[in-house]
Amino acid sequence: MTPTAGSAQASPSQTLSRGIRALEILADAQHPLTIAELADAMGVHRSVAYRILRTLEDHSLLVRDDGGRVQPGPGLAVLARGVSRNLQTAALPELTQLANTLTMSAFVAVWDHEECVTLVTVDPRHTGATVVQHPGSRHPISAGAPGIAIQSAMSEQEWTAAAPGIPYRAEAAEARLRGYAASHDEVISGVSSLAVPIRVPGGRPAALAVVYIRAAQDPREVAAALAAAAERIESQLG
Amino acid sequence: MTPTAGSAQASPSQTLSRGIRALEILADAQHPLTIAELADAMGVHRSVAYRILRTLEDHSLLVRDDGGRVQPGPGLAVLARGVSRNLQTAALPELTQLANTLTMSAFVAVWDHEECVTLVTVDPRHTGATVVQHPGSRHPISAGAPGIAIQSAMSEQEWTAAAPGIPYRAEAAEARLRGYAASHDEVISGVSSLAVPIRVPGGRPAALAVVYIRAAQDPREVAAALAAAAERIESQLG
DNA sequence: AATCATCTGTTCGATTATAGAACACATGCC
DNA sequence: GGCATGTGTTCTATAATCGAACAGATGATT
Repeated sequence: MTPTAGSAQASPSQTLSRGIRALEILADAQHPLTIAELADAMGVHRSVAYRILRTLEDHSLLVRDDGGRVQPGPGLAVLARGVSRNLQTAALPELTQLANTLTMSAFVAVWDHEECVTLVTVDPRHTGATVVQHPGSRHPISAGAPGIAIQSAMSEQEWTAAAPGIPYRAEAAEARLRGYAASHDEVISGVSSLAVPIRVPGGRPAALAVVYIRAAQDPREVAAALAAAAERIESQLG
Repeated sequence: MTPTAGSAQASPSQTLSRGIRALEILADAQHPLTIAELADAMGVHRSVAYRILRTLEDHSLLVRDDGGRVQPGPGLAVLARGVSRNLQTAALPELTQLANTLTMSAFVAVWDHEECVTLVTVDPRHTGATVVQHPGSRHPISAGAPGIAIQSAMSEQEWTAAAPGIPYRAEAAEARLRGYAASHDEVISGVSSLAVPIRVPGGRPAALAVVYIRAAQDPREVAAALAAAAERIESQLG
């Protein structure tokens, strides 16, 4: 019997892994699920899902609506607050400064397996129809300027050693020489992005980036502002 | 401390409960922890903590820095994104409107056991020294206008039935008649708050609130704006 | 109105995942 | 060199977990 179908990684702790999968399924679901639906999505017996569910409910990681359906709970917000709390305090002022002076949405995203996870975001003040990138949103590491910037912090050898199976983008070498990465229409159609690598607590490669519809400034100037902000954030993080 | 100490609720699933406790400890810790420290805080053997830790690491719920120390990971941000994603889209515009017209920080907080958990926040545009209330932050349900507003949505009987052991504040009855709750210096010294009850997805009682240092407007006008915004948010949520 | 269908919640014995000790290895300090 | 600290691995008895079977609740169907 295969504990986890699909990816062949056997987690050391089965029960815990199942509980986390339940949370992942709930987070991906756009609407509350019945216990039976959740159990089916997890591929386990209903009673197993039920016991796991109760435990998660005890910790407020999920809540149940009137119909008994299940959805993510406020405890997750509490746990997520611990993610780079230092980063928030250090990066928020700089992100606000960037967003307002450039009139672009600014954010920090970190590398996570095959994806890029946004952690902190700031939208510009005069928010007409600006691009919003909420914390917790993801996109493939292979797409977009942040991913290229993260790759550009390593050589091709380091990358293939750290991320076997994920191809090293040619733009990364270019970005390394130039100092910043750029992308157009990669993650969201019609949206462009500029990014520079940044080191954040935890040691995971990350990127500081802005997104925009139409560029009003010279990309080199924008990149210079990004690089300066990244340096200030890093120095404040120690 | 043993899991059964303090609150006498034995979680149905031990391993999962321990894993969550590990995350809670990490979220509360202000700095990365060694595995030994984490095991000590959890009250379990190091090898147990190690196995749990590895599983959490597989799901990116925690990451380890160069020294092997442990801290919350980006996966938590991904999971937390699922918490009231609908609420975000419905409430953010209204919160922004409130924050900018009133020049106060606006937020939505939900009732969770003995606490009030902030989920969505918006700071006013002209952010001089405004009060920031980040998502995921908590305060006791017994303190502050949001807690009073949540209590004011129920009668005293309903409250004592739903929250045995937590006293029903006299201000709640008053707030119920008046339509809004107010507090001064309760959660943060020097900070006042106004709040109205609001119903959010998941069925948990919640509050829509603003915080401020000095009031420039009549509290009744502010409360009216809050009530109108709450109604619009609720109607958009369906 | 009665029946059926669907889902939640509980109980219990067999099984198996887990607990925790003991050990091997790496690193920094005296 | 030796000691201290901490990480990572292996192994077996134990106890937590699995999953079936059952009971109760709720709502749809004929």
